[in-house]
Amino acid sequence: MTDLTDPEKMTRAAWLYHVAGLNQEATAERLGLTRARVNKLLQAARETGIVSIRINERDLGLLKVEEAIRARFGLGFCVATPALGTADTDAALRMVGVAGAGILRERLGAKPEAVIGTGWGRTLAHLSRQMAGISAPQARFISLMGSLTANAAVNPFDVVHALAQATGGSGYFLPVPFIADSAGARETLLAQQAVRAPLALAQKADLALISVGELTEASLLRREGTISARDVETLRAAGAVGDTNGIFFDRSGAPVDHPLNARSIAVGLDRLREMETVLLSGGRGKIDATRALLGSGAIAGLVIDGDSAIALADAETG
Amino acid sequence: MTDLTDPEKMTRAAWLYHVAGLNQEATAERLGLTRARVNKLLQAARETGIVSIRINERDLGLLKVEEAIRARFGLGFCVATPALGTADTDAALRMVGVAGAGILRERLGAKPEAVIGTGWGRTLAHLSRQMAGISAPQARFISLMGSLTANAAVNPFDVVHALAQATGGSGYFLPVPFIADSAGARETLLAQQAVRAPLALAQKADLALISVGELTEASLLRREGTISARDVETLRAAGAVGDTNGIFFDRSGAPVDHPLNARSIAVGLDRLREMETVLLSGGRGKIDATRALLGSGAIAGLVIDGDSAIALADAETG
DNA sequence: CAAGCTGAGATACATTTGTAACCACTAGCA
DNA sequence: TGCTAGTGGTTACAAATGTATCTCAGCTTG
Repeated sequence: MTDLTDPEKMTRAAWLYHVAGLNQEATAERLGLTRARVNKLLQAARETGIVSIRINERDLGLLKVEEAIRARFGLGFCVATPALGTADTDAALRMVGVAGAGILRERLGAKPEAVIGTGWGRTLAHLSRQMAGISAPQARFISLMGSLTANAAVNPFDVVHALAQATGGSGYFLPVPFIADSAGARETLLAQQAVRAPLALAQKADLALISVGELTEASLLRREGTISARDVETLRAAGAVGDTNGIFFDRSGAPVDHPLNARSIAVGLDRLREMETVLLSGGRGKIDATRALLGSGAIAGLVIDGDSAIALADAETG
Repeated sequence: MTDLTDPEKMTRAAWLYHVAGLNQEATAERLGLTRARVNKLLQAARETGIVSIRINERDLGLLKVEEAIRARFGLGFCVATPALGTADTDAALRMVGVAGAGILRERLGAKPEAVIGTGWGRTLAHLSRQMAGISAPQARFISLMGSLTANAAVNPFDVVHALAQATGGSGYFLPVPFIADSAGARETLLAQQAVRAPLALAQKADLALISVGELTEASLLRREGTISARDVETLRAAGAVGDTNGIFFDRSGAPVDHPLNARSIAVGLDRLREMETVLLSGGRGKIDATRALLGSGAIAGLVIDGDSAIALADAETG
């Protein structure tokens, strides 16, 4: 019988080391073995389950879920807000916004002159209201997408403005519609000098903060009247499940072939892939779109509400 | 809340380190802390019992000794930890605590709604830190003795609290001093409604976990200043060899006739005799007191460190 | 009986972990 | 307004741990 498969030796070594608190050296001495051997015995003891480490998971929070999602989609990080156990979308958006603000603060702390690209939506709006007292006068915030919408209540300009305001940094935005009237018009607009400069800036952002929209009648784009009921239908027919920055993508996260995608003015997924793109996703209705976008490979980090995180992890692993 | 007392941070760090297998460096990065902090968090997590290490099989070899002790004192069981061959009291206490935790786990598994009475001391403190991940929300833990000591570092409340915390059960303690100022004060305190209820609970515990103290200048009671040097002298003169829960007993395990015994507030030996009382004894210095207490007939089971077990068995049989 | 294998010791080295000393910040607080 | 205690970051260093390599003794096997 070799040492390494002998449960008794493993057990003895484990007791002396873990319980009696001897170090490997002393354990080896006590057992009349070399330290290397004890080291291997202890490894074997862990591997065979003779010693097991228990952790009281009461306070673990969603770390396990976060880690599962992170690993599944190859993300740099995944942050889940506490789960509420309800479908309170408003609260979810708020929490995700706050958590996202924390990440932005951290990044600005590390690189005060960073260029931050931002998307659009209520989550981003919440985020932008959570930066009070953070000073970053050299930071530049820029919208990753066209800024002009019919209804100005919530638009990228608003987000950029609030961020610049709160931090003392500068805000830039693309002075073009969110979705051009035609593919041709899009080209024309993009050719404008006043557009090219900020667009170039947006394309070399250090950090992109984006959100995702589901493709339903209840979605923000639809409610704002930015797209028509017919658009929703044809997009669905083309395989779209959601959008980010007005770019519609399918289950796999690839942009769909649809006229709207040829008209939307925004920094594309390929560009996002090159920067650190953080997706903020709040609300259970967005799970499918979120999963798809995560699958695109463009996302480096995810901030998600706890309930959705649990549902997402369950669906993936269970 | 400081980092080092935050159970969530401890748990997260512990999980990343022990389960996810990150090293302290990577864990620190993930949590946005420094490595030193993570190191301290992990230590704190072990100390508070958020993580505990369990070792599967018992060491073979002391069965004969265990059996000899069991038979000699008419115990239900006797468990001896592995012998170290040294007089390392710290290690002995730790090992006995771990072994005791195993017994408690077992009892809670069999009767999740059990009432567990606990004594006081470092051994019990170790035991209470070894219950991570054991869920017993219906269990009740109650101190068998007054809880208030001058120095709060190690006191019955701490033990009860740690046990309740780890298992999700409830903790109770006697809100009175360990030793009253006078016999009269003791009566007054015992008459309080706030004392009678928990005391009644303590007296009908299913399982009592107690430790034993030797009566010397080096004993915990003495070091904590709970009793004076003069007390030690007069107790010795009265025949006392040790105490459990503040009850001083002689060679035969019978309470001695001494003023201190009329002032200590604890569940008495007669009551302990009626429940399953398990004595945890670690360290060679406690052998005499242990032998005496075993002789009282109040003890149903013994957990003892291997070296002491050998010495005890030798003295009895040899 | 020699060649080849295997388990374990010896040794050396890289990495990880534990710890202490020192500094910076902040919240009370006189 | 400083003062102070508490908290946590930073750095550096010592100790412990993990791992690879080499060697040797005992065994198997042809």
